Amino acid sequence: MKYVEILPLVGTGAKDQSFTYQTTENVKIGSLVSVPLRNRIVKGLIVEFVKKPDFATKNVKKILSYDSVLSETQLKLAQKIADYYFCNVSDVISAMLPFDFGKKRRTRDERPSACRTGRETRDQEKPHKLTSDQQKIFDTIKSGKPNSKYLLFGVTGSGKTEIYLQLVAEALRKKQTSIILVPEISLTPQALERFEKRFGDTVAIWHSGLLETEKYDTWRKIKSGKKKVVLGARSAVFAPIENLAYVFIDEEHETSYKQDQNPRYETGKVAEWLCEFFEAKLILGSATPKIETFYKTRNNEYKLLTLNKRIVQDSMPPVKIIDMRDEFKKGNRTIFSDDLQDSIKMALDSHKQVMLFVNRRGASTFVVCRDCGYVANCPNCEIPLTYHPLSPRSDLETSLRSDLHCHHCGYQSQIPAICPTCKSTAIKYFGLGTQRAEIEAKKLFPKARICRMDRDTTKKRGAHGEIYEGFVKKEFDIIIGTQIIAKGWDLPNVATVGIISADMQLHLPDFRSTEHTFSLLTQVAGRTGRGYHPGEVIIQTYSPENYAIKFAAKHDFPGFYDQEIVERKKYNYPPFSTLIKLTYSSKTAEKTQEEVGEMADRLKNIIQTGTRKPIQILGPSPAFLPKLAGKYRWQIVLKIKDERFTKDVLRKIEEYYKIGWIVDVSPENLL
DNA sequence: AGCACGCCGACT
DNA sequence: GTCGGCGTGCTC
Repeated sequence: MKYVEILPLVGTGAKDQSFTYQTTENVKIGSLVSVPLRNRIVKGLIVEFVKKPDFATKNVKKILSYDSVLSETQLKLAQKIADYYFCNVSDVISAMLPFDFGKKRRTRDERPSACRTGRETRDQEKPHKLTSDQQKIFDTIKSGKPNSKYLLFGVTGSGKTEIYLQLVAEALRKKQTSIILVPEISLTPQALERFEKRFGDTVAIWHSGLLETEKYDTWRKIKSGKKKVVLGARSAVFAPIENLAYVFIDEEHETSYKQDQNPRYETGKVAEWLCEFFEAKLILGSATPKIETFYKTRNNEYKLLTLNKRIVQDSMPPVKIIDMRDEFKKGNRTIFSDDLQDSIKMALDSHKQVMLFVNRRGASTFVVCRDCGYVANCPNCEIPLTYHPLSPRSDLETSLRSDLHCHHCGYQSQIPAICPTCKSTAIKYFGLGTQRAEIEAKKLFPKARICRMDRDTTKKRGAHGEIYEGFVKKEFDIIIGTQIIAKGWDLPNVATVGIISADMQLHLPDFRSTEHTFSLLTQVAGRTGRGYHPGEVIIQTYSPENYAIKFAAKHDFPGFYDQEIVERKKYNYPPFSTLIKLTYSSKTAEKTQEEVGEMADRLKNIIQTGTRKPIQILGPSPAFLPKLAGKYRWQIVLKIKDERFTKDVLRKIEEYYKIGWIVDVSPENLL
């Protein structure tokens, strides 16, 4: 009889607690088993052999894998992530094994419909000739020291992907592997196609949207070495890969690289660790890098490689900033400024296309009673409900079948015909969303064929691609959408890009809101001028003097960085500190306030013993959404100026931790 | 985390 | 008298 420590791959309340079981089977460390735990059967990983304990042990129920399901590197990585991001090792391991191991299943090859796309048997594409700029960068990276890190700084369309492709090819010649991370695989069908065309069936596609069977199948092929190139979303950083040469993180500034559930990891940080284990090279690519990333190039932690010319056309599109206060003074009450209307007309007349960007779905952002000021709020989240007309053609002010939605918890209700507090009928809609923009655009341009793209129109599997294909095939003249349209596409026929309101992102109470405004505007602006004719970009705003907007209009990232880094330094935000966001939620306001108060007091006690106060405590304060899905939320933010203290602080937090707390190390935002 | 056990209010 | 509310505590 052998005695083994088993880490259950489910939450057990106590952090990383393992349990002792007995077995006669020939298992090893890393074997996956199922075991009885209290009154249920759970999956668990064998982490240690131990001598017979002095309490009764239960038998391992079933061996799901005799071989280790994780490489040594993966185990080390899991431990490192759990330590740094304050989560259970089992959370990380579950992220590395995102399928049900116990289930009997036929692999893809055994199924009759195995050859879904036929891509396994297709043509291969030849590498393009590199420009001298691309060649220089390729040579620098290729001949760089092991474990070097690079920021490939270049505008959309400057040829970053071709460099990735040729480095991957170079790795393959040496029988080495590569991981290419993209923000969201469904948004980058073109990149996907290029990699498959170039490398055929050695490419594995990896993202959370795959069917379980596909995940399992892909995982096995990567593990066995059949697939040597992994292209995927953030979780692809957990692929069971060996012999790694490169990790590429494309559009590295994208917020989706931070996971907002346990494990709350930053893909870039995990990729750095992964590259250290393998002595591989890390290449981040972006036209609008994160402030922290660019800071690292100034620090020489990352090497800066700049591609500053577009392949097809080496000038960026002209950008006009429209002050919407002037439009209001002129008496223009529509959401389209005169300049934007003219530009759209011109584009339509010359059979070009138009892209209109609105950073919120729905028709209006709140519904208010003009007599008493009542606002229709979500009863669970206490934030205004968004108005979504059920039929896109219904008139905004008179629709009776209208519907109110909560964008946070999904609550829905009918719109009140009379005000529930004062019985007035003067119900008015304020604010702006994609649906409202669509209705207004139809009024102004009745002949134009208009499509809308946001979460509401792309819910169905494949709907995203359909709208996109339709627009590329010129079945539509105008596309109106949220940030979903800002990314990745090559749309050479777009002559006008209009940003209906640049301000929405800007005024969020978060230290990254300026950075996000800058990159969003730059990305949207980059959607035009990608063919042989220059496009035009029109930014409408009530804050034309804001530096994010000014530098975005000039396509000037370094200029923006120089100003933003001063702000970060002044207020001790990253990269000058490490942040920890502690959020507590419970069903009553009293309990929540009591608990956060207690946590803050305890943390203040330990922190004030230090003389130079390298740690700052902000709060406790109500969260940006003080009530979400029926729970009251308060938060505490810690600013740790010296990274070496982070571990000590986390140890303290662990002492006081109880259920209901969310600990987020290096949060994406402070909202 | 789940899930059972256990001790107090509104129902047949 | 019992069904069920969710506080407390345990899992090899």
